[in-house]
Amino acid sequence: MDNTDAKLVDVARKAGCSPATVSRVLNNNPKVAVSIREKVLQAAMDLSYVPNGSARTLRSTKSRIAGAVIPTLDHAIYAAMMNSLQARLGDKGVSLIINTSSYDIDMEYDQVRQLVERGAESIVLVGAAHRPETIALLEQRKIAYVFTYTTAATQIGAAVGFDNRKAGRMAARYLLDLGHSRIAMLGGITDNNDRAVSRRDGFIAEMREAGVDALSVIESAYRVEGGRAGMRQLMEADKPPTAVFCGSDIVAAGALKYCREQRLSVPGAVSILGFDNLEIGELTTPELTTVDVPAREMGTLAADYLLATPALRQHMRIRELSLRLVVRGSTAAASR
Amino acid sequence: MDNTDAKLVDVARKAGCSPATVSRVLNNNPKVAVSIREKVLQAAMDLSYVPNGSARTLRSTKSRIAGAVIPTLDHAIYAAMMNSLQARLGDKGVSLIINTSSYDIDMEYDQVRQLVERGAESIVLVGAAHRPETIALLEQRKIAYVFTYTTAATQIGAAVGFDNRKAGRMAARYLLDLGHSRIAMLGGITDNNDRAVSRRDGFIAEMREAGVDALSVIESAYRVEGGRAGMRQLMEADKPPTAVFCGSDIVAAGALKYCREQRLSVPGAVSILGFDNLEIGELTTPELTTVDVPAREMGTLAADYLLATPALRQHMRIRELSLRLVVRGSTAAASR
DNA sequence: CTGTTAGCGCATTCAG
DNA sequence: CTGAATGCGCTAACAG
Repeated sequence: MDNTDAKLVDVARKAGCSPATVSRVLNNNPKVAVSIREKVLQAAMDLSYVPNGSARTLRSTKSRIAGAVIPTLDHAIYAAMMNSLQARLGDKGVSLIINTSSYDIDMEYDQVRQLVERGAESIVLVGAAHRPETIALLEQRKIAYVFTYTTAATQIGAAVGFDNRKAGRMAARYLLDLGHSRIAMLGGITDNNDRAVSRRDGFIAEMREAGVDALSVIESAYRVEGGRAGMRQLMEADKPPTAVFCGSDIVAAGALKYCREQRLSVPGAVSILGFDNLEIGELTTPELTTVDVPAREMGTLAADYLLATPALRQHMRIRELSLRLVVRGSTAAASR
Repeated sequence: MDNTDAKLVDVARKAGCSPATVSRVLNNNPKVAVSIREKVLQAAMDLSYVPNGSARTLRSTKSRIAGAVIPTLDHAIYAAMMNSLQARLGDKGVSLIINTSSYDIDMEYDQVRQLVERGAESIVLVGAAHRPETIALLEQRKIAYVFTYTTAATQIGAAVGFDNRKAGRMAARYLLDLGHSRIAMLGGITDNNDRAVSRRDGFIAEMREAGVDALSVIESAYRVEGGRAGMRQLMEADKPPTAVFCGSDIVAAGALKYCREQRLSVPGAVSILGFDNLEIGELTTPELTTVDVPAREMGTLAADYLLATPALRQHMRIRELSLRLVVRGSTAAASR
């Protein structure tokens, strides 16, 4: 076997041409005679030649690497987005480096910095709340970036997502329209999570405008256990709610679990509204009414934005996706 | 602001020393005077210097990049593993490029090749069934690789996971011990999935040795809908099973859903055993009895293997993790 | 302990 | 259409 890995010069030697020509063939430069092109390809194959990406990047300043920093891969909503993002980028030969920040924007900064070191040409971030240093770094290096799960963007950045305030309002409106007036929210941790903050604020605003005060707003981690504990807290209060808006289907499932344990009828005694439209929403009893979040689509559209030419990107800066209420069995009209 | 990005020479100039010294400081070479070290660090900060990873890699042949090729990120079991893998690697300054292959080993080969181009120093793969070209490429380039979700490895490769045959046997044994004799399996697609094949084979072997024939083995995609459809097929047969082993909790949840719709009591009329121990197993009614798969741990251990020195790796080649049966409400003794 | 000298492997000028 | 020459930004020898 080859003792050492073949380099571009080796391919050139074997194909009987110059390195420059090999380079042209490898980069699909059309003005190379077909006969030579084939010889080169054959030689490359014979030598199991694999181009050196670092050398390419160093020379051409095009890395074909994109980066993403998300809170965690352990939540289906982010994993689904990464799945479609990667698929689309991969189709176009762009590799994706994924980093998780645990909802910590300082950590996010470090990760972005590392991505810049790696030569990432474009970066996907979640939400619109980031350290100024993060944005400054990206802008200074002229790296394209997109915020996802939000419609808020910087002057020159882009956003693909939905309006979280509207989402909160939509949830409140639906529950209000069902005739509920004792409504609580079991949201996600708002610390360093601007999406959760906006949803909560939108929710409260809609209620207030309707002349109803949110009974209480509790925060819990996006875990089943958090939803269960939060629901207990809510239902053990003096005046328990008749409807609860949960920040995630995971939390809603936990809330539902608490109700089942306590033999509290859902939606008879209390309506539960989820968020995300995860697959689990169809598995619970009753099935969850929820707000569908277009995670897959965000991944695909973020990829399209990053793959577009700078000129085209201008027209794709802010992409607001619509939210859809998925009505199933966990909500019902307030008994009067 | 700086019109162009600062390079190492610029830092050297500003700090009043040679590029080599700057390089030493940046690489934590201890034999640099503290006074100079500080000057360099200050200069780097002032210039917002970010090292060029490609140049570094090209020169040093150390990339600090690892790759992973998994079937999909859209299944919690793989996402969880990637989450812990990335976290551990990231702690050590290693970036992770994730690619998905949709259970297609030809696609997997292309992805691995791309990772090699990118300079990945080590690669995580799922299962033990790969194209010979894939393994040949890795071995020729002397890239460390680990198989996960399996204990089968190549001569020089490593494996972190569990024995899928044993897993299948464990499932069969449990159901057999409950007194069932009409047992079916609703497994995953075995095409290009050696783990699913082994689990099925282990399951069948255990049954056969007990003198019981598996009633039928149906394959379905790892989706709720697949489980539901498969369960229907099973239960509408002439002699429906009294116990079903599902290849994933997702599938089991779908099977459970079918039973609920048909008012088939679980585990009264039929016991359902899942696999993976996903969070959803605790949300269904009844909760799922399942086999716990140590996804997180596999990610962490795979990272530890890849981060270890070649010498240490020898001692970590095959790491078999134990499987644990999590008994909950979806299984019961056969009525006699 | 620090500076000087050479490339790493490739893509891109510029000539032919 | 093709070849020769020139660095991209950095680190590893080697001297001092």
